[in-house]
Amino acid sequence: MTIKTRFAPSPTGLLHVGNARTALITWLFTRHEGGQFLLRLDDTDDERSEARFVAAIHADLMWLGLTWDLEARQSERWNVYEDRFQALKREGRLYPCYETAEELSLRRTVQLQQGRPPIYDRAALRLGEAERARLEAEGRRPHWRFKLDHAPIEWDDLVRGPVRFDGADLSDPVVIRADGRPLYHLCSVIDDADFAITHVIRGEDHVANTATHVQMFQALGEPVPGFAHLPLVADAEGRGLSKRIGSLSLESLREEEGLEPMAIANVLARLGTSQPVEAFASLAPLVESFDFRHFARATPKLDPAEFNRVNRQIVHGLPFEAVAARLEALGCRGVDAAFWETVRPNLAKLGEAADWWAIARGEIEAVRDEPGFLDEAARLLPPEPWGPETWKDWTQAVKAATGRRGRELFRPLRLALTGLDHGPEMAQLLPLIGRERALARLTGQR
RNA sequence: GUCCCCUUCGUCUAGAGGCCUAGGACACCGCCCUCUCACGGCGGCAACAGGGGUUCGAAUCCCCUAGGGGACGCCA
Repeated sequence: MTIKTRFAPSPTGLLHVGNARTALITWLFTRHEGGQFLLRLDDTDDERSEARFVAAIHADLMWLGLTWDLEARQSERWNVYEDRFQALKREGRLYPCYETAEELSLRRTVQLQQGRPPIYDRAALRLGEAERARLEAEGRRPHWRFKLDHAPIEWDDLVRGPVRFDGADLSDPVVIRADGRPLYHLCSVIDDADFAITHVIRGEDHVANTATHVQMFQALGEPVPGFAHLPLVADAEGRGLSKRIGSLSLESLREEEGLEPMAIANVLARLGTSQPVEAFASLAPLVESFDFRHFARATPKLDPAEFNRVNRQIVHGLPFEAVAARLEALGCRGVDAAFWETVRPNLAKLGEAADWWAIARGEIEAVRDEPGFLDEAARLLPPEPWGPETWKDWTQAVKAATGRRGRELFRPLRLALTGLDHGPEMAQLLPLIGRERALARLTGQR
């Protein structure tokens, strides 16, 4: 059987790492199984959904490399839902309710105060024909609930194993608003059935929803798909991550943090699994090694520093062809492979290459702690052309002339030439700087 | 409040009664390499939430306690 999955974000905000993780894991599973991946935009809430977020979701997924085979939008499928709703109404699976949102809210508060679960009491089911007519006459329009069977609901979750709920512990979900707009739950189930989704993969905040969805599939006479509920990711303090999405949106990770997409993917794919976080250069090894059996049921903590650590490794493996255009965009005009190869091992983020570009080709603040020594070193600077041996030849000469060696010899030179006490191999860096700049920096004549 | 889930090294986890003096990865510390930083190589530190049971034997099974997460919307 070929599988079919979906990622169903609602375009009401930017994708954050929690969303991205669900998307990534769904995608990895799908590609591992050779199945189809549907991007479904759950935009039934037209008041909160925005076109710019649709565009952002597209951009984020493409950035991560998560290609989708087809795309759908709930807002374009109203007719499909309407037909199914009518059928369920005829069968009595959907029933009209006339309480206002305020009344329901108050009722929940009272239930809570009495120590009872805030479950809908089905008062609307006891309404007589006359009472309904009276409410309608008052101008009240009904919202509709899905009537749950008060029976055990079970499924075998790909992550959690056997899951069991009782319909009696759950509230009949509202599926159509009083204004006629359909709500998430039933639409999602109808879509999953319509698109023949075989596996629904989402966060564990949906487990209770899934119990009601299982009954919806059954009420529709549709096969129930498989489910996988991933533990939610927590921050370093163990608090829910999705609550503080702002700083951890994919967009900010990309635009502000300057992280590589594979740094994100490598971390999110392995977090909470028994497999180690590795710095793969592409998604392929993650696809290859994907297996739901590696996932634990506990809530993993995500330390954002993990992204930086993996990012460093990713950057160190990036070939020049992959970054040339980005380096140009960073201001490295006329950048070549030699520069990249020299500087790459010292970068934690690609953006830092611009700083080294300034050192190699631009102007910097040289550090001249020991002018006398540096002036002498400057006099010994060999004539161009310079190559890989120049640094060695020159420092040998300086060593012979001054008697300095080791740190005493090299540190002042590095400081004067780069302005920093750390960095790439000077043997490679020096030819990039060139004689003119080197001379100026050593003598302090910029 | 009710329901569901979770609790093993700093972190992610392996572990489904004896294979565990609890394994791996990352982090950290040390040594080596080295002009610096990074990389790499070698080595080290470090955990079964607590308490009761069951059993010849428990990280593994049962119960209780504590802590954490999630759900309980005319949001998704």
